[in-house]
Amino acid sequence: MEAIETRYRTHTCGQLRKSDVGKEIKLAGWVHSYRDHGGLVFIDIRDRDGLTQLVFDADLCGHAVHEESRKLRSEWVVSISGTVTARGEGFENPKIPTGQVEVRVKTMEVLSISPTPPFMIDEYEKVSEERRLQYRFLDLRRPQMQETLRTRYKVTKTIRDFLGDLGFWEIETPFLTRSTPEGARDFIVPSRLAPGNFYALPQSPQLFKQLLMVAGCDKYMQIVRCFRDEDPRADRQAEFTQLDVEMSFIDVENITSIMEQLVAKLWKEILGVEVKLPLMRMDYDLAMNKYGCDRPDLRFGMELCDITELAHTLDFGVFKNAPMVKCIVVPGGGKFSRKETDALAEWAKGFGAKGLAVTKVTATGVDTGIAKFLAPVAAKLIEATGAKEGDLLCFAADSPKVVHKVLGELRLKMFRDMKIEPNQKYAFLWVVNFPAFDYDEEEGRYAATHHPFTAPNDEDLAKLDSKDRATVESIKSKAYDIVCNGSEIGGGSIRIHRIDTQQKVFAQLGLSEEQQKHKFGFLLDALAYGAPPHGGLAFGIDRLVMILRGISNIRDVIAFPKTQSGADLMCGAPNTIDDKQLREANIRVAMPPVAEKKPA
RNA sequence: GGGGGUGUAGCUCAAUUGGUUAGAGCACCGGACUGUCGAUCCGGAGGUUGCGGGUUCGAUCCCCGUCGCCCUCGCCA
Repeated sequence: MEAIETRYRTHTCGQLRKSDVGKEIKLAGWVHSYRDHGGLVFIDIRDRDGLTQLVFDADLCGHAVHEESRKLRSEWVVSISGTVTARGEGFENPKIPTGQVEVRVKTMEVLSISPTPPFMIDEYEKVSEERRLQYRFLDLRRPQMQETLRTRYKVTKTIRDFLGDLGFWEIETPFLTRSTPEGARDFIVPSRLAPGNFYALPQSPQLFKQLLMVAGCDKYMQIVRCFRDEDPRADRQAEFTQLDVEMSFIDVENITSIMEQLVAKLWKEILGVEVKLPLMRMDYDLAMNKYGCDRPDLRFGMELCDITELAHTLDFGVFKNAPMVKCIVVPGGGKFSRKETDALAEWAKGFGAKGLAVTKVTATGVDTGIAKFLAPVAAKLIEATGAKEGDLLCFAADSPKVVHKVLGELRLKMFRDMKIEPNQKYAFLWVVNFPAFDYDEEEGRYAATHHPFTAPNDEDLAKLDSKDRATVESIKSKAYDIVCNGSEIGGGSIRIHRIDTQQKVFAQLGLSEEQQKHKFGFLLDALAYGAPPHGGLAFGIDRLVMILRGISNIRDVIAFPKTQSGADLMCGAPNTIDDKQLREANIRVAMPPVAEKKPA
């Protein structure tokens, strides 16, 4: 970073090199550390660019400044003037880029003082996250956090440059918008001017970007905050940032091609890594069958093996009565103790399984666990799965949904627990041809797999009128997700641009004409007035930055994140508001009833 | 809403089966020191063991409740 010259500084604290020796300069920054040798005082001064060692010697700066330098403490803010000097031989510090020089101070101005900080701004010090979040303004001074903020800016800058060059316009869409009860829970905002009415914060600008296509904007992008009132997770936050993109007159291959070029550019610019294009396209059905998951991690094998037919030949109730039986081979899993495999079964129950059947592969067949039931097909089983001596076979027998969930999760757990060596650092792919509809057993109706505006595949359009469950569930859609290392980093679809198709999809979702008009009337109006074929996608910027920085916690890539209970520990949000504000918003608070205490 | 983990000095952690005055490193305060750079040396101060209750002669430790934080299931078109 080049400093912009001001009354406080001519250079930054990471800038000076041997070529600057002899210059009279000014630096400003925070006192990072001090080493007081009595007659000679060393101060490391820090700004976001780096560290520079200052030397206070009474012979050069006079007694007053020398005495003042001995009073400096951590995180005070100072501006100094002095001379850049080469460090003597053996006194260089190879750990920092400015380590070949130091600044012999002549004058100093203390700009701010600080109490002893609750933790040191130091890469060595481990601090609890609670404390970091409480003092986020100090935490963000730490080099790792500054590096993440810098990466995050580089990501958005690269995106804007890339898409801008291709003719995309960045267009803002409203935050105060209409609640659409589909999907996640909305954050709501009371309307003062319309008592009893509410805005909702957008879960994404989905409908607005489609309207922009109808409006003839052709190519739209926006880096935009989205809001979903659901429980946070390690990779989920109530407010998060998306790159939102939409284009007119395109089909699936056009948008995925442009977007994977963008991804390759990001990896090149930020990591210097070449991503080989085009990325693999994998059908949703294949992903589910082989990996039990619609965002497979392709950095390792351990694929799911379908043994339903083989299993049904056995006289083993658990297998015989299950609609689907699959297994995975855990390499080297034969060393697991009974206790460990029992623990795995217990863990599997957390995903809806009744348990987890296992057996160990030996030189002659299978042993332990459910080996005695498998005996008649042991040879065929080992051949089908490719298992070797010393491996562990894990079986799930249940509905396809449960089988895939359990084995998909088990696959990931074994990758982590067994520390399996990944076959590549970044495994990208597109997952395509998602089913259009998902039957919700509880609600007794279909839900859109992606969202209700996703275009069905051309060859499936005729099936939209069907009432036959198998037919409807066989409809595939022009939706696509981009996945990296098992994390969904983006997703989108070609949208429906014909009003008749949109109405048919709404009808399959169980929306009456009246409900359609009430909830999405403005979209149907827009589609009636000449909508171009269009489609787009959204990237999760937070998750992108997580992968690019190798960070596993979303809070570490957000400047001011919230805790798992939705609190901002620094500013104290959310908080109560006073009666006047409530009255103006026409809100009366009704606290939830207190749960009855259990008798002691 | 459910399951699991966790909370002790400013920070990170320890404390035997429930038993003396709850310790250590770093940070902090005072002093010494002209080549340190995670400085060193000498000395010092620092505790509502998250909070409330219970059992006990005695609780950081056991029990009940409660709060914060983390992971997770549900949820996240």
